[in-house]
Amino acid sequence: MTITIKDLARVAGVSYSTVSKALNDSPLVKPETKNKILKVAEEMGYEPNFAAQRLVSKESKVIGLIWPTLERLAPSSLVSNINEEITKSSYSMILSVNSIQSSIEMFKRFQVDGVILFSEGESESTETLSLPSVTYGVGKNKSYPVIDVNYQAAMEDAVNYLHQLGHRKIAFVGNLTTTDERQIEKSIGFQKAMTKLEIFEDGCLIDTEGFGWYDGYMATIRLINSPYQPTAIISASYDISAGLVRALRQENFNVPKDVSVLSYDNIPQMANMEIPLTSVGVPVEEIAQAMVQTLTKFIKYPQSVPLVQSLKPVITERSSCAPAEKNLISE
Amino acid sequence: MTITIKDLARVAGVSYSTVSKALNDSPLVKPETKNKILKVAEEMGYEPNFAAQRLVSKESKVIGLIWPTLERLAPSSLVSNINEEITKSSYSMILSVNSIQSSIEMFKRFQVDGVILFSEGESESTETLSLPSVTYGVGKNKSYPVIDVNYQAAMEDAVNYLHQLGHRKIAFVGNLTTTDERQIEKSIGFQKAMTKLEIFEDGCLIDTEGFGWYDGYMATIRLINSPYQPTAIISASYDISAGLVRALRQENFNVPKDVSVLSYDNIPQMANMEIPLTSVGVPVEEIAQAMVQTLTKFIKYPQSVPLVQSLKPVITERSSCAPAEKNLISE
DNA sequence: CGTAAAAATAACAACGTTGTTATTACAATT
DNA sequence: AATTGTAATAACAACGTTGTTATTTTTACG
Repeated sequence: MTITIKDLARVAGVSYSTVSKALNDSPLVKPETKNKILKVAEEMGYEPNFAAQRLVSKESKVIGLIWPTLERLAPSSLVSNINEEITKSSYSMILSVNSIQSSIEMFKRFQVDGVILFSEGESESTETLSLPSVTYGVGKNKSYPVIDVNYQAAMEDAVNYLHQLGHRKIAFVGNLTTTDERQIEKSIGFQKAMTKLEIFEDGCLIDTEGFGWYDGYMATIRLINSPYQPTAIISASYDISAGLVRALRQENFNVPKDVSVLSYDNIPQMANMEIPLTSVGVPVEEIAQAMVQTLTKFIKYPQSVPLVQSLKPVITERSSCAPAEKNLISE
Repeated sequence: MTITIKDLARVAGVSYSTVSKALNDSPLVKPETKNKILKVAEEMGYEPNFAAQRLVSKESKVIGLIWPTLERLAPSSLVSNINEEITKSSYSMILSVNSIQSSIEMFKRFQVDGVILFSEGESESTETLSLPSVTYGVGKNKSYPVIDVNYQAAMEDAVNYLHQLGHRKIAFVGNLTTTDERQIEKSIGFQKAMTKLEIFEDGCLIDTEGFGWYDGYMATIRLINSPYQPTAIISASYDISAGLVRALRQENFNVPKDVSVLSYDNIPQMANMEIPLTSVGVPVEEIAQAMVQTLTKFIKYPQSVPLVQSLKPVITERSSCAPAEKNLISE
């Protein structure tokens, strides 16, 4: 009951192969007939049959995104951005929330042109994916391109930034007990920078033991009751910061007067928090753009794309950090 | 370079039509040849070409889920459950985060068998969707099946439950200034029940003006500082409850000793909160199951499915509600 | 005008399946 | 042994496109 190019051919009075060419804007068909056919197609509400197209040609103009763990805000913000970027590149995006394995299987059936891997940490296997892919995070041990967001550098920048503001007692609140390499990199970066500046002390690392805002809240309460009294705190993620800020408020610490706070995850939502948080990290828009540009290039010219591409983290100043002189926590 | 049924036919020494039948487990082919073919297919790693299958037959065994707003936890919990349920029914699920309009367009190209609409509130148009669809929420003004989760009844149950525990001063914390019919229904249900019991008072409705946990937090602070001092609070969603509990804790209210709390959204995650929350609503698993069963039935027999299907909310008791006698907020 | 070259269109063979129809092989019946 | 019936397999026409090749129509030029 649906309309095919043969139907168009019949009413336009040409052969169906001419219709095909006209619709694909081939130079082999006379402009006037092309227009006539286009008009007919429009009038009849023609829609090309995707399966038939797929059967003869290789490109599907669809990119699959694998996201097994629907969870926190920062990732979902990145997904939205990627979706926009993909649309801009005249691709479509479909999302699978299944395991990598079965997602790939399905995507192969759909003949997607490429895959964006969004596996949140844990045991991301090193195996090859048999479909053009990109992921982001830490650039090592992968057989496909990775957008490296340089967690270590981000954390070092954060520490140095606070150090320049005069802070000497800086705490890190993040997930320390995890196998997620992204989290590990963050704390390593922090430690390196602190050690270099010779201000690393016992007790400056606080383990949230999780990713949720409540984990951040609890960790902060523990920090406040600990002997280590920082003048500035670096948080490992948006969600943790949410709990962190809540805990500080509750315990009557003014941000940034009493404590400065600097959060990882450079997403616009940071501005909407209780206190607009100064944050560090590669801006999501930039990560999204790098990921889809890399992927589309990789799809066309697999050789032209480097396996690891490092992005530079930046600090976006808002209003949660202040110079240190006036804000010694214990006075 | 990929393997087709013709390749299998060649090495199995039969015609390709026989291979097709064998692979589809047709009774028209002798068991032994069938086995032989199956073995060859296995050995050669044959994978059917989806596009070709789509081209000849109508079923795709794929269901599309439209979810334009990646956001809060309760919905994502439902999405996960739906995905499981779909897999169980031997379908696959793909997700689009685009507008309804363009999602439908894409799904049509993929020839999905059905669509699950997950449009979070606002201006959900009444138009027909041109593809078998289901949604959930409030069952009216829709031209396709709706799983009605009966927000009003849920809220009435909640009020009555607390009333039976002896509570007379009950507050509702939820989003009052919205066009989302789901939210509206919740507050209507609450008001109805309160009025019926003749315990409705001015000030028992607190507007969060939003959906996030922080909105819940702020609203609760306002409530605590208001003249209306409830012995029990009903929250409109998981995220709001998160902020609610936080605020209570901060202001040194013990739950449930000082105040009872009952939350909408019957999801397992309620048990993982600071205080395991007693909650009301149709359990997500049940919603998920109803949605995909309704959809799959609708795909096969469009006439056999009622436009509105009401699910019964239940109260899942955890540890956030206690009898009222001992817990007058102002003593 | 006639003819060659160029431009426009038509015809047709893929692509990898499924379902229908045609053919073959083999058994059962007389 | 000829006839009929049935089980098994083969052949083939779709499905709706795209790209290649063949044919027709138009244009250009001597």
